[in-house]
Amino acid sequence: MGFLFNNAGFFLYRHCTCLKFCMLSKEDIFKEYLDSKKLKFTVERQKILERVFANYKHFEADELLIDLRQNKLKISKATIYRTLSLLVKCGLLREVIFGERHTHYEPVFGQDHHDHLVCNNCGKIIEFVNHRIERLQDEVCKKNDFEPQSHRLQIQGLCAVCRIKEFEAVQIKD
Amino acid sequence: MGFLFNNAGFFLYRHCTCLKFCMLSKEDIFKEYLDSKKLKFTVERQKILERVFANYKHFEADELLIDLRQNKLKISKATIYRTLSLLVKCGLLREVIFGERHTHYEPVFGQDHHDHLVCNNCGKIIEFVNHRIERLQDEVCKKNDFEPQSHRLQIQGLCAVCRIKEFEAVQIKD
DNA sequence: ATGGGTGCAAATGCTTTGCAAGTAC
DNA sequence: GTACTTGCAAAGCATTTGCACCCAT
Repeated sequence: MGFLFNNAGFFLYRHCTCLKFCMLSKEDIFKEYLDSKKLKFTVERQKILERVFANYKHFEADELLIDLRQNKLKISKATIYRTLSLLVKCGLLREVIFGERHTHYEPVFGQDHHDHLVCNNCGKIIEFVNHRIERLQDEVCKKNDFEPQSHRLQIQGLCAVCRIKEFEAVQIKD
Repeated sequence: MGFLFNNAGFFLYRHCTCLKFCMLSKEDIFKEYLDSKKLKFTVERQKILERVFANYKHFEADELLIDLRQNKLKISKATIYRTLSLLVKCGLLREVIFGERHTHYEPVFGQDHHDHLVCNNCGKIIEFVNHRIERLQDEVCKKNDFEPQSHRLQIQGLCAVCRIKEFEAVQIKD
């Protein structure tokens, strides 16, 4: 199991992200990463990992804190931030920014790389997957001699419900 | 000139962003917007607009402050933030987030909607335009009954120079 | 034993806000 | 004249950090 983060496995890891997701559990991936950096797999780190993947959805640091409290786990904010940063570094979490000033995270489940439609009015988030966009992105990278590591695509606008609401509001005004 | 931000022009404005860029100067667009909100076109707002469009590139609030100082304009940070927010609202500026905790802005020149490659190592930013990606985005929006207003696409990774550097570093290690 | 981990509280750094005085229309 | 604006300083807020004590290996 030691191949993922040692020198020999470096490029393998970097260029074939899905490999580790097929072969190892989240916990193993995290342990592997910690090992490679001579860091320890503590109870706090384990519990945070567990809660992060217990819910299949976006969250922010504060929400994770509340979730931990509700599960009777007392972990300080500092540790939460420190651990989230590690989980991002080892690829188990992705940072997503929805326009607010605090960071949102989403668990990475390996296969489905998706992007987001964010409603400017009600805040609803619609996820979508589009492989053709991803392919075009790779093309752009090649053209610019750039090695992609991650990306964010986020389209802001109005969802169906809010568009109708706004349309009605304008009609009444007129 | 009053048609852009009054009720009747609302949809026109919303659905045909480039129209105003073809017909009006930046200052007119800004004045128009301020008028529509019963806000005033002050010297501070005028000067900030001027400096923002004097340089064709990304900047952050602090850099604008320095630029203003260098041009012997003494405008407080509070006013800068307040004005930047107005410029974003009326579509003359776009917020771009490059992964740091502070907001970056870029002036909008109407025609060329571009996206960014951001080097994780040296921070270099490469702009690119890809109409096929944009078209696919519109498709996604239609499929999800979503009305797009703006979007951000940002690919993070390693630029050519840094990729070579990192490759060499690994070779030496081995 | 020891190098890393944790919680706490204080620090940071960008951004926002309350307020009194000033200014555009 | 009356809102709206500005600058200043203080407040906010998410995140980071210093430090003393703790714990896994």
